[in-house]
Amino acid sequence: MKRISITDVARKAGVSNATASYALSGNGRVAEKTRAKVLRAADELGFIRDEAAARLRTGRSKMIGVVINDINNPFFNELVGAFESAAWAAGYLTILCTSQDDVERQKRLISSLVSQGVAGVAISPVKGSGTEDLLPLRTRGIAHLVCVRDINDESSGFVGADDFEAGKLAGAYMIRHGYRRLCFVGGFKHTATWRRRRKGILAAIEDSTDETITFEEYTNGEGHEFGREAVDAILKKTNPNDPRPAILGFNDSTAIGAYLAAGSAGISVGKDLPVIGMDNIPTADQVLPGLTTVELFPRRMGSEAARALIGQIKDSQQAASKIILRPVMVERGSAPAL
Amino acid sequence: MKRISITDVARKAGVSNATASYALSGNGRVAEKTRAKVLRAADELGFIRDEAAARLRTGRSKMIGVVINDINNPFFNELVGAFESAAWAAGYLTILCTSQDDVERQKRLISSLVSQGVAGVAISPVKGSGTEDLLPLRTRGIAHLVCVRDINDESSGFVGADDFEAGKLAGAYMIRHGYRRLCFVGGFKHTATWRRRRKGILAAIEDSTDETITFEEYTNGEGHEFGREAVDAILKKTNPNDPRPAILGFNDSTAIGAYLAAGSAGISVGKDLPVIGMDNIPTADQVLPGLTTVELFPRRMGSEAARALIGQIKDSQQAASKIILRPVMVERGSAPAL
DNA sequence: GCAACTTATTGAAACGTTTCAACGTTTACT
DNA sequence: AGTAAACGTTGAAACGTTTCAATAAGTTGC
Repeated sequence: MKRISITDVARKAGVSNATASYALSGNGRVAEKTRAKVLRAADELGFIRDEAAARLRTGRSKMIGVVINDINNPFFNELVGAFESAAWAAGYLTILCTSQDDVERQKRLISSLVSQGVAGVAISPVKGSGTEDLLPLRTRGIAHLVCVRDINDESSGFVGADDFEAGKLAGAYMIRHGYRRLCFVGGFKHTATWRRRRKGILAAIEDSTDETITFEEYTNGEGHEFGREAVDAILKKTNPNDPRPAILGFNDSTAIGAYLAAGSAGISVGKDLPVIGMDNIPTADQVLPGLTTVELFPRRMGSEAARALIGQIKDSQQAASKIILRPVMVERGSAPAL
Repeated sequence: MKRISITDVARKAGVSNATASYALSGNGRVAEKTRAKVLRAADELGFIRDEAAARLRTGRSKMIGVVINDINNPFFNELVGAFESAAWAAGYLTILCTSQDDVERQKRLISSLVSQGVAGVAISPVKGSGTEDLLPLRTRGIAHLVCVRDINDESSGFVGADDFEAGKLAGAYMIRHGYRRLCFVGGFKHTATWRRRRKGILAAIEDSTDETITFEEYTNGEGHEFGREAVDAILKKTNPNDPRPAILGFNDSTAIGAYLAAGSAGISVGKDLPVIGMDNIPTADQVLPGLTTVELFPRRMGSEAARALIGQIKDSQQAASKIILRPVMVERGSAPAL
C-alpha cells in the first residue's frame, strides 16, 4: 500500500520538495500561483501530511496525553469530555489513558506517551504516587499538569477543586438546615482529597456554636454500592429517638447509594433522610428528589486544564499555574430544612 | 533539551547502532551478554524509544483512534472505557475523538488520525454520514471498524446491537405484562437505529393476538430532558379512563426522563407509570425503582470492537467481521405486571 | 544595459529508527 | 587441516518531513 508523500505532491505540481512543504505548511514565502498549484495537486492525490515524520524533524507535536483513573467514573468522564473538546478546538488530539489506580500501569502509560512524542500530559495521579513518577516528563521538558489529586510538585501546574471549602460548604449547609448528626460516607482515608473534605466538615462544625453536633465517618469505599451498604448500616443502628442522621456523601455516587438504602428501608430521602453529595454529576439531576450537592465543576476543570497545559506547551517559560476552583452549593430537594 | 536516542545508548554500551536496535526491540539475534549491556545502558540513560521515528521507518504503529459522538453519553462512555482497556491490554494506545455529530468535524478527525499514523480506527459514524467518509482509511489500507451505528459498508467490520430484537423484547415485555398503550419515546426519526427499534416494537404488537394494542411515537430528542417533556405531554393528554400509557424509552436516559415527569405529576413509576429503557447504563441501577431495561452490552461492544480491530490490524487478510450482540431483558422494578 | 536589490525556488542535510546485505569470527563436520 | 555452516556484529540506506543556505529569477534605480 503506497503512502502518498509530499514528494509525490511536489512532482505532480512540478515544484521541488521544499516548495511543496512551504506551500502546505504555510511557513515560507511562496508565490500565490505556485501555492495554488501545490494545494490542488495535494487535493487531487488525497495527500495527508505524515505528522510522525514532521515531529521527528521538528520535535513538536499536536498530541496531548491525559491519564486518569477510570473514564467510567462520571466525574472524570465529564472532565475528559471537556478536556478533549477544548484541546481539539486548539488543534490538539487527545490520547486517553486510564491507569486503573495501578501505579505500575501509570508508569508504563507515561513511558508510552513520551514514546509517542506527545506535546504535553495532563494527569490525575494514582493514589500513592509521587512527584518522582513524573520524572520522564520533567527530564525531557515535556509540559505536564496535575489534575484533581494534588501531589506536591512545585514544577508542574495544577487544576483542581478546593476540597476543604467543599467539605465546609456541605457541613455548614447541613448544620444551617437543622441537622445535628453528620455522617461522612465514602472515600479513602489515605487520600488527600478525603482528608481535606473531612477537615472542611469539621471546620463547619467548629464554626457553629452548637455543642451537640456529632460527626461520624464511614470510609474505604466509593460508588453507590458502598454508599448503600454504609447507609443501611447507619439506619439499622439508629434508634427512633436518636438524632436523625444527615448523610454527606464523599461524592454524588456514594450519596446516591443513600437513596437506595432509603428505598429498601421504606423511608424517603429528604426530611426522613437528608442527603448531600459532591461533584454535581449529571445523575444528580436525574434522581428523585434531585440531589443537593456541591458543584466542583468537572467540566470547567477539564477545559481549564487543557487551556493551561496548552499555554505551557506554547510557551515553556510560562510559570506553571495552580488553578483552584471555588466550589458552590447546588440546592435541590434532598436536604430540606428540618 | 537533548533527546536521548538509540545512538546514545549504543555509544554508551560500546556497540553499533544496529546492535542496540536489535537488542532493544528483541528482533534480531544478539548475544546474551551484549543484550544485557545494551539494556543496562538504556536503563541508565532513561532511554525511551521514539515511536514516531520507528513508525516512519516501519509503517507500523501502536495507536488506535476511536471516533464517537460524545464521550459524555453514558452508553459510549461505557463502550470507550472497555475499548481502551482491551486495547491497552493488547499493547495499543487509544486516541479519543468526539465528533459531536458534526460531519465536517468527523472528516477532519479522520484526517488527523491518518496523519498521526494510527494502526486502526473504530468509529461510530455521525448521523447522515456514509461509506465515502471512510475513504481516506480505505485507500491507505488502514484497518477500520464501524460501531453501534451501521453504515452499509461491505469492506469494513461492524460491532453493534440487534436493534430490531431489542425493540421487540421491550415491546413484548410490556404486552406480556398487560399494558395496551405503547408509547415509544425519544430517538431521531432518520436514524437506522430508531427505525429498527420501532420496527421491533411493532413486530411485538403484530405477534400478539390482541387487537386493542395501540402505538404512539414521540421523536426527535434524546436525553432526560426530552423524555421528561414528552412524558409530561403524554400524561397531560391522558384522561382518567384512557388506557394507562406504557413508556418505552429509546434509551435509558430518555426513560429516566419519565421518572422526573412522574415525580412532578405526583404519581409513581411502576404500576402507575410503567417504564422500560434500553442500554442498561449504570444509572439504571441507581434510580428508584430500578429501571427495567434491555441490556445492549456497551462494555462488551467496546472490548469486542477492540479485539476485532486489532485482529484486522495484525492480519489484513482477515475478513472484516460483523458482530451483532443479542440483547437481553434486565428486569428491575419499573414495569411490573399490571 | 548593468549593478543592486528583493523575491521565489531548490538541493541537501537532519531527525531516530529499522533492517538489508556484508563482514568477521567461532563452531562443526568431513 | 580444510571447508561449510552458524552466529554475532555492523555500515549504510531508507522512511517523510522541515529548514538552512544557496541559487535563480525578477524588479528597480541609475
